[in-house]
Amino acid sequence: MAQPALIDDNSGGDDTQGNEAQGNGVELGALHGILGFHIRLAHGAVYRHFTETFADLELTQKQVSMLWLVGDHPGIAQIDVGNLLRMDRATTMTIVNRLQDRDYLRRERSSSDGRKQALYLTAGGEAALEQAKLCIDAHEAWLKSRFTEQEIEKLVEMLARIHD
Amino acid sequence: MAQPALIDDNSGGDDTQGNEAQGNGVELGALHGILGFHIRLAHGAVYRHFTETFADLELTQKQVSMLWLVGDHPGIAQIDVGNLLRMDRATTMTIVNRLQDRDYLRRERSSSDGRKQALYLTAGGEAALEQAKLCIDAHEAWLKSRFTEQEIEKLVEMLARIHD
DNA sequence: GCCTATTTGTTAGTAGAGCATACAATTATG
DNA sequence: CATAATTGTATGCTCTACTAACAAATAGGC
Repeated sequence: MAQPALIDDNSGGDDTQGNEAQGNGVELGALHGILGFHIRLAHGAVYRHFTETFADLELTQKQVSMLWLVGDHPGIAQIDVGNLLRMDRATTMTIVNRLQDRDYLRRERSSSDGRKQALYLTAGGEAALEQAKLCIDAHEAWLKSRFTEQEIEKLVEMLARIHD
Repeated sequence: MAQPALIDDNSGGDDTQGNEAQGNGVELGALHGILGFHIRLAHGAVYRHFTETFADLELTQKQVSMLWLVGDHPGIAQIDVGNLLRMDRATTMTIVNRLQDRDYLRRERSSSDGRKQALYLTAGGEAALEQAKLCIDAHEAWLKSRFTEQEIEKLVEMLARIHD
């Protein structure tokens, strides 16, 4: 069938969440007990579905997160965005650069601290963010569909214990 | 203090798990409710700690996972490793190539199916895997230290619901 | 058996994200 | 004021992941 890489194309219509590793009799073994391993696999699955969902908008996770943060905090400094998203300065640069090139974001020297770049959404950026939030809703619905409200709360709380 | 990027160097000795985003009065806001966002941040934190832990061995997550799988299943086909680790064929190739170049792994045409490459650990590969498992223990201990046994079980089960 | 489709491996090229390093400009500190 | 720290910037490297194209082997339909 020449599947397109790992993306679950779901073109069949009614197949049941076909994400399982088609173990050819081969199993994970002791690797199954490794928590970090499950986090990586879960992240990969989320990443792939995100990429699919945002294929039309051509936005990545980091780009959306950054648009979102700048939308919530106009004038936020580059360094603060980086800190909140756990990116170093160099990585933050590349994301801001891309969004600026696409005219979604603009930089402005901070008046209170000349070292900082204050970030603002352009009109295009606000429109893109609006679109993106709709996609996020769909993406999150897909992700959360397998959990109860309580489970989601517990899961978020546990994940926060890892990254906080 | 010129921190080395995002790695928590922990050279102070007794500082308390300094992973929090030093919010300059800036908060995540609605982004906090996004489950996918927490998965990404948690993955990032795990990834960074893993990289630190394996700096001496110079092994990545994928490389360790592959060594582990091949150790557990001598003669496993490349494609099956890829499926279990959710990598496409091209990505699997680069990982196998690197491990082969370092003489940790060897390829052998499968006798039962001429299309498949059966993978085996070399002596060096077995030694590396042994070392790696010690590092994994340390890494997992760091990760699991913030949870009870029951929480870990629940967390693994929930993460599996995402990637299975 | 034969023709065709599928599977598997391979190569080459692209892109995103992350990191280190070095430097400049600005601000903070003793 | 001199020095240190912070922030932004530029460059270069690595790892992961993907696409596309091709070759070899196998599987399936007739």
